[in-house]
Amino acid sequence: MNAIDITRIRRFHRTVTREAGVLDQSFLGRGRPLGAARVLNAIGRGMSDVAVIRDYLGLDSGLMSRLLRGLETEGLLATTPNPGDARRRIAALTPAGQAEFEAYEDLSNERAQQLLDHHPDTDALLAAMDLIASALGQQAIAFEEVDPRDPRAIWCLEQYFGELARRFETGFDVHLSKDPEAATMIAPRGAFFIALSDGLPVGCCGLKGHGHWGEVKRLWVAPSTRGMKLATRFMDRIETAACALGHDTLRLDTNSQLPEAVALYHRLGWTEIDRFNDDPYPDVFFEKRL
Amino acid sequence: MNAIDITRIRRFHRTVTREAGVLDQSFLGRGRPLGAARVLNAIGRGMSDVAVIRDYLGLDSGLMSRLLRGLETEGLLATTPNPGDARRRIAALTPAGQAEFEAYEDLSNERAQQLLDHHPDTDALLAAMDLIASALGQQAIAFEEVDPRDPRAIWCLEQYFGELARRFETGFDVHLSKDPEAATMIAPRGAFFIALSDGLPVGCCGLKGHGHWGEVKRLWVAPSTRGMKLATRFMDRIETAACALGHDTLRLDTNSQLPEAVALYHRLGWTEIDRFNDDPYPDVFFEKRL
DNA sequence: TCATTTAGCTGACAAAAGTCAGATAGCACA
DNA sequence: TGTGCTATCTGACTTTTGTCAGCTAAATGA
Repeated sequence: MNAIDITRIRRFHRTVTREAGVLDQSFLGRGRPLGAARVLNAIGRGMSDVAVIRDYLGLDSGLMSRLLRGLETEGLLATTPNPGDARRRIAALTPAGQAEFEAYEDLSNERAQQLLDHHPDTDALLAAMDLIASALGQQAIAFEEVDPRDPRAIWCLEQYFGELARRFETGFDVHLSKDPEAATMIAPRGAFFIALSDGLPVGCCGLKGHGHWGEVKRLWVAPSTRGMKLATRFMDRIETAACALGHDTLRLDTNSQLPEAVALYHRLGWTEIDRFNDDPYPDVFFEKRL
Repeated sequence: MNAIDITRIRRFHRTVTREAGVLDQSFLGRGRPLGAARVLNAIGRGMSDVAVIRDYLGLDSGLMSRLLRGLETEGLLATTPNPGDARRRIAALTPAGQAEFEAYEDLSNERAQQLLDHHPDTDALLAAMDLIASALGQQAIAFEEVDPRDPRAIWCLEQYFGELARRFETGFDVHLSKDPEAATMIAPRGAFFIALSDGLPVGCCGLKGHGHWGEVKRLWVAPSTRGMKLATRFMDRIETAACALGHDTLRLDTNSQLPEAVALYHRLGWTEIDRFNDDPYPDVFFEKRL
């Protein structure tokens, strides 16, 4: 046990706890106790089942009930029985509740923006936050099939291209590469997946159709989530999607300057094949029969 | 305002808030309300003036008084009037209080250790935490003159040598460099300073005496605190210390592979001079008359 | 069908946290 | 020396949070 490392974590913990306290204080400014504000926020963030909210916030069922009743008489939410199980209730925000929720959101966002504004190197700060949130949060990573023109998909692709530019000795220019039209990575010809950790995109992968075979494109995993076998899970998804689209073979190209990618494909049972396109960047080519 | 960057900060904030809540829960396990535990911890961590603690924890004076009284009847602390101003009181832990404080410390340390144990890349995690704590915490950085054999000084030096090894194309071996004996950086011949941010060492700088001139050695600033003019403040300290030791000139050596260091010395009014030692690593030499 | 379990609600408390108006004693400065 | 200010303490609150037993209505399963 390294004493200074423990000091470092403890210092981090203290500053961050203080920061959380400041935000709580600002929440209090809206004239509602913190408990009620938290329930409102949980619902606003998409939780609707009362039991789920209660569990998430760690509240006693009696207390929860009273908080809900309070917000209800404020006109901020309405509860209805769950159609599948009438003992359970689902809570939904009224328009007034939605407005109030957004006011809380604005407070949080403002605070976040302040942090960004006051830091000289926001990229490093954000990367550090991602790393810590991934390390601390044991939350499951969810996959979602999206249109590659979805803003979250575009953000992933920007990160991906930025990383290629940094890692390739010769740099990387998207336009010189055979940039697949976004449309080729949409059903029924292809597919595009992103991975979300608590709402934040942390990876992407595309599948482009070429008749009976499919091509894997744009596999990227955020630095903060590497080592969590996300790439493997993406490849599983892609194989499943390719089968569903009727492909019998998958191909992909990559570069020997990305040794972890090359190692991954070998590990997952891909075989190296000859060059199958004239894209200037790749120098290693793989194939896998499904 | 970048929506995804805000998402990243908010996600970080949520996970970290949950983490803080977990620790609070474990504090509750010692059968004392959180408020009292916080007061005990503040005193244990070195705060003694009641007003200072109250201000730090943001407590009402009445509430603070009652919490102190509670801990006093538990036999954990004793308060005495401040000798300089008898209206103020200072609180100090009794042996029982110290033991109880340490029990809380153990809980925190255990939690920190768990985090370290469960992460594949602890260096990156800790660096990220330092960065965030420095960005968030506006706390003043305190300087302390210490013996260079103090464990905190040694830790700084390890970081410093590690960084040189990474940055010098040829690597860096302390033993090949003219390693000043620690004893030459202690009064009355020299001095050694460290900078502390909330207890964590974030920089160091040494002064070695050579008769009428002094030599600046081992200036290092933690990556997490760069851009905060810490190096400039170190050099101020060193100049003051050198004057006090009766030196009329300061010299130092550095390397052109550390351009930010070279730029710093130019900016602070140093002049480049000829080589004044036969250390294999430096290739740039500076002098400043006091 | 009927006992059992489950989700949520209610009433009755209790503990914790926060607020506020004096009271007291010491300090500071004219 | 007196007046005003300060730090702390005390008593008398309120609000917020947490707990618990008992209730109802719905689901579950023999």
